[in-house]
Amino acid sequence: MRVSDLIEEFIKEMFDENQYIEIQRNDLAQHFNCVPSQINYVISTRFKPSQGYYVESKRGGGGCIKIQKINLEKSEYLMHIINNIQNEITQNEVDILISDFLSYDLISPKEAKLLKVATSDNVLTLGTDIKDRIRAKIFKNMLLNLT
Amino acid sequence: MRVSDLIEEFIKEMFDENQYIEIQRNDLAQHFNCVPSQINYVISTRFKPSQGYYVESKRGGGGCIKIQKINLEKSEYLMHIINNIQNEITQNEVDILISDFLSYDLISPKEAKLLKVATSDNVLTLGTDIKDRIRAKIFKNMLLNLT
DNA sequence: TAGTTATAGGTCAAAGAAAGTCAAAGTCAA
DNA sequence: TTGACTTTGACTTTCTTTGACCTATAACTA
Repeated sequence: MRVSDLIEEFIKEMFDENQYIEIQRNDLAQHFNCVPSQINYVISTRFKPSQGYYVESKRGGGGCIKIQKINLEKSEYLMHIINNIQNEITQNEVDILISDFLSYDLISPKEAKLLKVATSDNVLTLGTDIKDRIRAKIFKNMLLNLT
Repeated sequence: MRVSDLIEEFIKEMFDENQYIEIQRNDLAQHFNCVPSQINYVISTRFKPSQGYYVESKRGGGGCIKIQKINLEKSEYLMHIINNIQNEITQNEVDILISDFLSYDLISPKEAKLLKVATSDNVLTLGTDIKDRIRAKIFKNMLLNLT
């Protein structure tokens, strides 16, 4: 399994109950035996606003990274996500969103499956730019029908 | 015996009990002493949706190919439809099929909605030929995941 | 208080690790 | 001997990991 996935999982488990968490980049990197910048990579690919997270950080002594989970009612949450999806989205981003929805119980496993299939790279055999654009449209429209 | 057949057999044996399996293309290729792309060949010729399989993959470090076997006995009728959909299908044809499914109670209203949205002309803003091709792929794969 | 130093975190591009594509070449049965 | 199916490999794309260098801020010192 990828280190990035482990870090993602670790961070998500930290939220347990709390609405926000604070981490120290260097400590976390050491914990996973990776370079500090990998933490940035994980945050920038898995904790984006379009994924329902808000991140801020502070440098210098005692600095830290604060990750906040946007907490809204179910339908508000979905609307928030829909509104934050740009005109293009990759399969990876969609996958992360879908598993988030599932873990928050916003959608059923079957709905997750349908969302995933309809937006997967294997099915959307188009040039990259067009693919990501069409994917965004399909995804947004399907989500709209789940609210 | 052809190498492709051996690979096919090998993969199918891996399913033993499990509903899906994950393979690493390079490992498997090495195991059979063939070029990696032969794995793709086997997958694309023997593990198609019309054969009851759903495939997804991820590139990059730690990447893998996931093959899922769909439960066939569930609905012969749906499977029959899937097998009979050509490479292209229009929105109108899809709509007719969907309302048939609904009236035969093969799918729920919510599923019908999702199917419809994901395959609608409004969402698939592409040239006609491509549109109908992509629609067919999306539709088949979604149906496959409803069985 | 101003200036310096140590202590965080941030950025970006290169290297690495998979998987995907496509077309040419090979095989084999009808 | 032709056409369908297989095999091969060069090239592409995607995602992850790594590291060198940059910036901000707290803490300390003169």
